This record gives sequence, C-alpha cells and structure tokens, in this order.
Amino acid sequence: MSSDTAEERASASRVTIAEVAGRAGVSPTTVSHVLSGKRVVSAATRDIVMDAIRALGYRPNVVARNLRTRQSQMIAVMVPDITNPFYAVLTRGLADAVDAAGYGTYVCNTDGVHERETKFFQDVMDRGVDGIVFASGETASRVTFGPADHHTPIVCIGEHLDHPLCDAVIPDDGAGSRAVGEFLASRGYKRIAMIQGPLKYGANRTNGFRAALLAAGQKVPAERMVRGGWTRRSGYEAMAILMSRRNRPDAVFCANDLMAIGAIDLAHELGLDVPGDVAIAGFDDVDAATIVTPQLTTVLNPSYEAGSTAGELLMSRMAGRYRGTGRTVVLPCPLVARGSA
Amino acid sequence: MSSDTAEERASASRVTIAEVAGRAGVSPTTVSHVLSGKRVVSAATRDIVMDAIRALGYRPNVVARNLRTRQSQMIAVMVPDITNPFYAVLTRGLADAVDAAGYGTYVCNTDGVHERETKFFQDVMDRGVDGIVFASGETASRVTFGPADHHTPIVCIGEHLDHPLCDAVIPDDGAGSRAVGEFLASRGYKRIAMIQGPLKYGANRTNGFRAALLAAGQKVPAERMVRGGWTRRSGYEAMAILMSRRNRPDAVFCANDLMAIGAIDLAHELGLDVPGDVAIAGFDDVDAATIVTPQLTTVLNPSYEAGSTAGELLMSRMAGRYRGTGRTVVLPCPLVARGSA
DNA sequence: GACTAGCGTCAAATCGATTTGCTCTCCACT
DNA sequence: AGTGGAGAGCAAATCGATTTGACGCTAGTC
Repeated sequence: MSSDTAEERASASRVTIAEVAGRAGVSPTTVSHVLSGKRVVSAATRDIVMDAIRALGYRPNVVARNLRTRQSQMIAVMVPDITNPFYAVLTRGLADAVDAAGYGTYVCNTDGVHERETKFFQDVMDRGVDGIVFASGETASRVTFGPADHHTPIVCIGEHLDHPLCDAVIPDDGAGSRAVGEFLASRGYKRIAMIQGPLKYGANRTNGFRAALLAAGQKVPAERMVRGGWTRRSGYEAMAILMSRRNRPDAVFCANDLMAIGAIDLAHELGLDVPGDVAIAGFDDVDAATIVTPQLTTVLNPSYEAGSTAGELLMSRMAGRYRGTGRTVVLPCPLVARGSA
Repeated sequence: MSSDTAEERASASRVTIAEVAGRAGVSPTTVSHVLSGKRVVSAATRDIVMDAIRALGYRPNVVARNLRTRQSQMIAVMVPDITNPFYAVLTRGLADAVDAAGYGTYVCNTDGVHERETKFFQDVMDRGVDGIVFASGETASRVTFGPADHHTPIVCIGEHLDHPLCDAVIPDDGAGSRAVGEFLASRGYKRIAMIQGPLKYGANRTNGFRAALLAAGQKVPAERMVRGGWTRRSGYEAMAILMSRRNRPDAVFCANDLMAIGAIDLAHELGLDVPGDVAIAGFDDVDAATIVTPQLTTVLNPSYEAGSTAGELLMSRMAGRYRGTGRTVVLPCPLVARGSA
C-alpha cells in the first residue's frame, strides 16, 4: 500500500522493537506493553508509540516472541496423505477452526509409515507447535512420547491414544457400517460380501457390518470377506477375487469409497449391471461418490467436522479453558442411499 | 495453573544445551560445534558430548536456533483451497521435494480472496519462512511487498510476479488447449463450444483453444463461449445455457475437469449420449476424470511436478546455489484422449 | 505532613541456541 | 631458539522479543 522509500530499502534488515522505542522516545518495555496490553499504558504514549510503529512499518519478530513465550501459534496435522480427499477436507476443517484464533497449520504427510510418523512427531515437537492433530492411521498408537511431550495437547481422529492430554474425535464407523448392513439385508440381498481395509485397520467397520447381518439372520462366510488396501486399484482386485468365487455375491460393502469405485470398475468390465446384478456400497461419501455411475450408496464420514472439532478441542486446552482428562467426541455417520445399492 | 506450572518447570522442562555441556564437562560452544560440524571437534570429546546428549535425551530448541540463524527450515504454500485435488497434489509434490532437505510445509488456504492472501503473506513473512510458493490464483500479482520481504525467495505457479527473487513454474495451458482444439477439429466436430473459467482467469486456455480452431478454419461465435466458476455445479449450469441455444454444439471444451463433469451430468440428464451427441473435453486430468462415465478426454496438468519443481527452485535459492533473476520453467501439458471426445 | 495506593515507565534478566574472537597447546620447520 | 600454523576449546556477544521488580510521580486519606 505505502510506497517503499529509499530510506527503508537501505536498512534492509527488519525494524526492531528497540528502534520503535527509540523513535517514540520510550523504552522497549513500553512498546511491548502497548502491543500486548499486558500492562496499562497512558493513551498519550500509546498514540506516540503507535505512530512510530506505523511510520517505521514495524512488525514484531514472531520467532523471537515464540522463543520467549514458548508458544508458536501453530498447530500440526499429521495425515497419511493430503492428496486423499478425506484428509484434505479434514485438514481444511481444522485450518478453518483455528485460523480465527491466529493459529497456522503445519501439514505432515506420513504415508502411514511408522518411521515417518515418529520423525514428523519429533519434528513438530522440536518446532514447539502448540497442538497436534493425529489423523495418521492406527499406527499412531505406537508413537512414543518423551518427557517433554506431555505438555502439548493432542487430538486423535478415529482412535484413542494413551496420553494424558489427548482428546479423541471418533466418527462412528461402527454405527454407519451397521446401517449399511441393515439396509442391504432389508433390501433382500442374500449373498452379501465385504471388501475390508488392510489387516488391523477399520475393524469397527467390519464388526458393525457383520453384527447387522447376524442380527438379520445372515451368515457371513469367510470367503465373502476380502481385504483391500483403501485404493481404487485394490478395490478392483478384491472385487475380482469375489466375483471369481463359485457363488457370486449379490451385494458388496466396501470399507471406503475408493475401493467401491474400483469394485464398480470391475463390475462394468464384466458387463454386470449395478445394482441389478451386484449392489455396491461404500464408506466416506467423498466427492467422487456422486461422480461414478451409478452414484454410490455410502456412509457420510464427516471429515470436515472431524477436523473442526479437533481444532475446538485443541483450542480449549491451549487457552486453558479445559484441563482435564481425555475427552471423546463421537460424530454420527449417517447412511446416504443413492443408486448403487 | 499455578501448581501445575510449577511442576512442569521442575520436572519436565526441556534439556538445554547448557545442561549437556555441564554433563559432558565442556562448554556449550563445543556442544554446538559437535552438532553443526561448523568447527572441528576432536573425536574424543565428540564422543563424550554425544553420550551426554543421548543420556539426557537432548533435542535442540528449534525456535531458539531459528532466532539466531534467521532461518526456519519451513516453507509456506498458499493455495486457494487444499480441498481442491489439484492443489492437494501440488502441495504433496512440494512437500516431497523439500522434505529430504529438512524443510517443513506450512499451508494457507486463501480461497482466492485478496485480503486473505495478504493476511497470510504477512503471517508467513512474520514467521520467517525460508520460501513461499504462491499457487493462489491470479490475484497473487496484487500482493504488495514490504522492504523486508525482498530476501525471501518466492515461486509462483502459473504466472509471473514482479519481484526480484521470484521464479515461476508455468504449466503450458496454452499448448494443451491448442491440442484439444486441434483434436476436436480433426475429429470432425463442427459446432465446437467452450466453457471458460471466470472472467480474467485462464485466458491462456481460451486463447490456445481459439487459435487452434481458427487454424482449422473454424469460427468461434460468441454465443458458444460461456463462463463457469471452476466448479462442477457451474459446469452443469454453463452446459445448460449452451444446450438451450438454437444451434446446439456437438463438442464442448471445458476449462477444467470439474466443469466438464458437470457438463456430462447435464448431458446425461437430457438423455444425450457422450460423445455420440455431444463430445466433452476437460483440463487438468484429476482422479475424477477416470471415474466419470465416459472417461474424460482431457489435458494433463502436471500438478505434482509443478509442486516439486517449485520446491527445487526454492531450494536452489535458499542454499545459495542460484542467485540471479527470475527463472521460468514451463511444464508441458499433453493431451490425454479417453472416451468422452 | 506523613503514608498508602495506583499509575506509568524503565532497566535488566530471560528464552536457548549460534557465532566470533581469543587463548592455549603442540608440533614442524627454518 | 624462534616463528608459524594448525588444532581444540571457551567466554561473551548476539538474535529480538517478553516479563519482572523497582522507581518516581501524583492523588487521596488520616
């Protein structure tokens, strides 16, 4: 906005609080107090100081402030991959929630690899972030905490973590998956299969789904449970296995939407009608769920809300409004019936 | 707060370099030199120091280091919205490129709003980031630089910026769009239309496309040029306008994939066959391009490479390997022919 | 008139590293 | 013996803020 003068250009280094104090004829202390409001400063000197700040274009050095105050006004979010729309939306929810309070967002892509998780965890602790959101898969439970780590609040998405300051935001996968099971059973499908996540992941989805089917009097034979790797490609392959069985399923629940899309790919390749020949349901309700044909019947996984409530939980601790044991917020995952089942 | 804080201070405050020095029986200077390798330390004392570091679990305070060295080992990326897969992939490319060199990634969602852009720009400058990647739409050219801002290298994606240390990574939209135009013309389409981006955006795509059609001897009447807002919904609406014209187009080039998907939505709604009744082409080649039916003929926009080469450009400046005027890297955007045209 | 009570301000310590200049030792070469 | 140089390590200054204890002042109270 203001045209930078030659004077300003000459002094290439940043303006310090001392220079402002000098120009205003007061001490650095007073300038600091004007800025922070931690002690009262007379209106007269406050004006003088503010004028000097404006004239010099002073901006406080955030790093120096962070060193002294032991805060960074920055929160870290650890996700497997920001490229995954689910985590991108979660990250945005978090960023929106904390932005107004002046917190910035530091993003780490862990790829779900334990070494990367610990490396980044170390990194963000060293950087002195004020809070951490852990959305990096269930291996998160394996990170080990150093003695100094117990002051930084943490929020885990989708799981609990053994840490005194750790809150949890849990989308209710179990209930959502149960709803899918009930829905499929009520529609009269008889040979219902499932494409699960990789071993040890997404147990709640499997369990909820299986429980609903059992309650509806259906057995779930082991050969109708196949594992995929969350990706479209792996859903395609898992579906291929399922459809090569003697007794083809008439409905398939996939533990996430990407795998469901892969499953639809294969069904179309085989010339099968969805849902006429096979019904397919997913989980997450990402954008792509309404892009496939037919549109995907799925479960809404409230990623944006998960991110933003994680932000709220963090802020309540950082501001000292809450200082208790770990809280747990459960987010409902409603069924979204569309064309594919 | 009181007792809690006292406890904190007593038990769990971080180990400092001074404590390490004390335990090792050397000065802090020596410990620092062991860690940085900036001066030689004898193997014997180095071992002693390293032992002390391990025993105490010492981790250097990054904030303090940053204050002294005036570096933050952090680079900022400004995107309109991390939720947009294009920018998510770009961000990942950047993060991967700079991660190995120890740089972290600070993400800002500007929503393309000028006030937010300047606010975040100020924020990251105050935080002392070592580099900035500007991928936040063409309003970027309006940010104003303070005197202190001229030391931080910047890379712009998709445009140039008037700043001495600013490099640019430019995906070759123009050539890509020209390829689409040639492709459509060669396929014999005669009434070719385009859904553009919002006013003042994506001029290269419009120009390249138009040039190709003119070269093929086709006129592009104004009523076959409609504007959308980059979203699926806006593509749907723009397509509706196009199809309500007396002389319906037989092919439509959309300035991005999301709008193309919206256009396909409408075509299907009208019971039209794609590409039989209308051919549709997009731009970007996001994941969703292969999820729609039919799969989208589009232009590959190398977002990952854009992010990673932005990282390279930044690092070459930060490391002092390059110190010259602004460089420009142009990335090719090849046509990807699929089913929709 | 002496005595609190605030108010406004400042000097100095602090946060935890890095970096510079200096000392001291030891050895090699003239 | 003297000089030069390299090798090792330390003390102190520095980065740029925040924060605390103290001091001078004015006003109000007994």
